[in-house]
Amino acid sequence: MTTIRDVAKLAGVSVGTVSNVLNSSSLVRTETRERVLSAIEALNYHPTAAARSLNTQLTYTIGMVRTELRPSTLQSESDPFILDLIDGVSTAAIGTGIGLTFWTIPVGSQEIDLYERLVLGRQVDGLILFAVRDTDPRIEFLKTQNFPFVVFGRYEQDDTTNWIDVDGAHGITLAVRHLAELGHTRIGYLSPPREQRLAHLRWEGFEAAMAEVGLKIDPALTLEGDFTEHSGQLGMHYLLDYSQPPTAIICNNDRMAFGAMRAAQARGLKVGRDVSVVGFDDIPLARYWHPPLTTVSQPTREIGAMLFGLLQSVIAGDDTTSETRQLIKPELHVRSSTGKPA
Amino acid sequence: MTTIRDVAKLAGVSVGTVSNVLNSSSLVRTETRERVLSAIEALNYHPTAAARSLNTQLTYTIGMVRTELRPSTLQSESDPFILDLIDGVSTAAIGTGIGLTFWTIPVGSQEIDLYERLVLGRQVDGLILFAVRDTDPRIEFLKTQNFPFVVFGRYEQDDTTNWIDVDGAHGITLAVRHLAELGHTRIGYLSPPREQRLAHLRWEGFEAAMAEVGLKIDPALTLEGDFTEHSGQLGMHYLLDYSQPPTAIICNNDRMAFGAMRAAQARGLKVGRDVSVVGFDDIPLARYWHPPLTTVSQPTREIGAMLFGLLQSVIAGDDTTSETRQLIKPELHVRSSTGKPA
DNA sequence: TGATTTAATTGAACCGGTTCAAATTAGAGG
DNA sequence: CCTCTAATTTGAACCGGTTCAATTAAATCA
Repeated sequence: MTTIRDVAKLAGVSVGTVSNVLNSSSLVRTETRERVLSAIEALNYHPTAAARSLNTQLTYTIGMVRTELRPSTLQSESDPFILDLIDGVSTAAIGTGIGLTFWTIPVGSQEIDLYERLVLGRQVDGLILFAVRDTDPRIEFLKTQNFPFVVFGRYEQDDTTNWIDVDGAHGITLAVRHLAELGHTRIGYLSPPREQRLAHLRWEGFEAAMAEVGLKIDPALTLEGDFTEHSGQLGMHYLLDYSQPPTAIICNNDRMAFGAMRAAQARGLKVGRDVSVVGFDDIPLARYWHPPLTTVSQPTREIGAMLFGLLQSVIAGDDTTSETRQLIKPELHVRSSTGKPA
Repeated sequence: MTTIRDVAKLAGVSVGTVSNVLNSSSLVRTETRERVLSAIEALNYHPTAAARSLNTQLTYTIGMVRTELRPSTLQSESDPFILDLIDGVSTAAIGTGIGLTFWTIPVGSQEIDLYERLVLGRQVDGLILFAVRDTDPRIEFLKTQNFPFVVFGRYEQDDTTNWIDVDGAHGITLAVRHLAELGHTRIGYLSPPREQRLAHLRWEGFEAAMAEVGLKIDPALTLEGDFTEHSGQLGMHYLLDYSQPPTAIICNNDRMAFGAMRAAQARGLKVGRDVSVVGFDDIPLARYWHPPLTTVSQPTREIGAMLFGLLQSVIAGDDTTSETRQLIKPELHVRSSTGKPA
């Protein structure tokens, strides 16, 4: 194990000078710097992260924690949405040398323990949160600690939180308008799990949009899903069993939309003709689906990149200057899973 | 910032004793331990990771690095396969307190730099590698450093590397047999990118299987893909343009199979009747595809979990006792994208 | 050339834990 | 009650960097 003192000895300088070279301080003479650099090169020296971290208080690592709302097994499917987010963050971090550390934790008491360990134990420089709950204990905790973090999803309990969100209400409005224009009057709605904040925001959008286009909401056509294909499938069967089934259904993510389409197809219905389906997210496979899915498009990977950038500025402490909140307007990508009612 | 000395003072003991309590050493009297624990509780003390790491040499973090073979933009799609792997590792790590740190790096000189920083700078306790190349500089480096790592994919340059792999040759064999039994004689083959080790292994499986079922390989029906939908689509068009097109095609991952199916469908062909398509991976969406994809199933998330477990034992140093190499037999999941030739 | 200012360099102290030889205390035995 | 051994506890040294006041070297000026 080569240390900074080995380098200092070889270069014939003090450790302080080596440290200055490492941190590209300007107060080292060029000639000296070069001598040190070649010593570093010769020994293939790399500073120990922990030692550096101990007094700079920086880890060059940011964290994300996925909370498993429902205990899952390895059998269950992962959500491409979250993974895309990770991917976006990680891609944005290329070249910065910053790593993204990821934990999965069951919901419950262990959750806040983990956050305490990360924050108080200085394991990461900042955190990216997602899947915000109504009053989110994680956010409350991070605020009391004054720890750098950003959130994917609005948090309006206060106005000190930095977040980026997609305007879900607007997205749902686009979907409703589209279906109404096609002539649909009986529109089903498969909502996100209620514990998530966005469920309420999107519901408000749904209510407002339905009123705007002059349609009444039939409570029998609205139900709650949990973002899995399975729940989309069940939801669709449930709605189609109803005496007055909907001619179109809005699913709050693409996975549920896929499940819903599968259910319709299993009953011999042609999606886009006999029944229309709209999704939300526009995950990569949506456009390859059969038929291609009409869906509200949110640029997940770009959002990951934005979150990374925002967190960087929060960590650097210049989050007052830049845009600290952003509401992204999603777009509706019309494909062939929607059409005029039969 | 509360330190171990604050705790010691409050509990009226020395720092050494507090440290012993933290590491649940047996040589602390029960009564003392309790006094310390309540002091810890009272101060909500959490040891600083860096300080601990500095002399234990442990970070409680493992790493994965994705190398971008081709510079991609945020537009490009992420591979659900890799993300599933991450997901499997992360899920296996639940409750261990171990975090998974993820970096994305362009291929090239920066790559080995990053590995040096991680290893020599003691940023992680171990690494999980994937997408092995024929003579892999990363593996060679890690071996010279004697650093704990495990590999998804065989590495046979030596016999000191711990790996878990799927028997790709066997998987391809299953696919060939299946198609031959259905009566196909002209079988197309869309291979993985040649820089990856598994491309060769699977090709050997293809050759052997074709010989076994008594079919000749037509070089015009074999081409190289790059694992994207796009390359599957192009590949299929290319093969169908041939004067004697294949009646079935084996794609080396599901994404390429999806692209291939799309191309066939765009030409008005019915997949499973006019042309058969087989995939590889069995990503979650394969069975929801239209038509559902016949594919070689590899349990990606379980493999992630196994890799995590194996790495744990390598780090602990007891990798000599347990099974350090595993070749997983994949299964063929027959769905409706394959059928008798027209 | 000598005095003064400015640029470079030094190295001890510190970051917050763990370790372990040495000191202290408790318990057992006579 | 005293001695001896085992069980606890102590605290200074150490892990490998960074920091910064103090020192030394170089540059500038009269």
